[in-house]
Amino acid sequence: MIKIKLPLINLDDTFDCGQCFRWQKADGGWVGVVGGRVAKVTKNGEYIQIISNDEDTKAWEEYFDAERDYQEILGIEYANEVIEVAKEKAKGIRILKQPLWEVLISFIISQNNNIPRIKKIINLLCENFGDKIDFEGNIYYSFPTAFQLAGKDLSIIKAGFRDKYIKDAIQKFNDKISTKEELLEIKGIGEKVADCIRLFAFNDLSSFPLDVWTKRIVGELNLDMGKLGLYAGVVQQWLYHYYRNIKNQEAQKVG
DNA sequence: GTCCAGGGTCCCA
DNA sequence: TGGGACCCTGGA
Repeated sequence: MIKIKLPLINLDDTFDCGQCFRWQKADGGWVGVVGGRVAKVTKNGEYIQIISNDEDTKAWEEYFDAERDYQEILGIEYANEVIEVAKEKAKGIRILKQPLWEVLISFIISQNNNIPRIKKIINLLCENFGDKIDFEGNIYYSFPTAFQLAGKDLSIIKAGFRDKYIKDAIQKFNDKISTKEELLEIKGIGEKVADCIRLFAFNDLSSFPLDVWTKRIVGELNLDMGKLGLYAGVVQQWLYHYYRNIKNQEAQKVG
């Protein structure tokens, strides 16, 4: 078992804030697959505990961006009080550093789509083309590599018009892609998806993806995105989480 | 059953 | 620079 000291993390908020699609709540913790690594994660005091088929501590520390000082990020005060409220509600979120290929395909699939179906399509992708992994008596599937997907009939995953974008990504992908310009050369990757990839794979926390929700929020709050600074992407996650989960629930109670 | 919208992007005028 | 089309499905 691996232990990583992350006192401030909230696993529910981190895995369920829309940055990743392959984690599920199970027996008091979360189970998920990252690339080809399955893990069960629980929080115990100041530490998270990880049981995995790949007990490579460094790899998991990197995934959770363990070196990053969230105390410092949370200590920054923003002029806008709604940001401060959202921060208070969502302060347990950490931005994960996920495998590039996985984020790239997942967010191509996310376009003009809703989260339950995004998860369904990604599951079909993994079950049909990934490797079978037996972990603690259950079967999981790795996220298929570009090589595994090459030449395959993707209609089975029911991604609709996104098939052709995935195919273009399979052709153009290489591990060295590291800039937004390179990302934008792949069909199906526009501004928003590229910014998601910067935030969730390149770990560039200043990247501020503008999706439908965030556009609404930015408009409603009259936010100047340019002034959000080095951690604009974290602010974006707080706002997204706050509006989707908390404000929505409040609205439903009232209605 | 029907209808709208979904963590957008492409394409064309 | 703006608007329609796009696969499919969850939710009302």
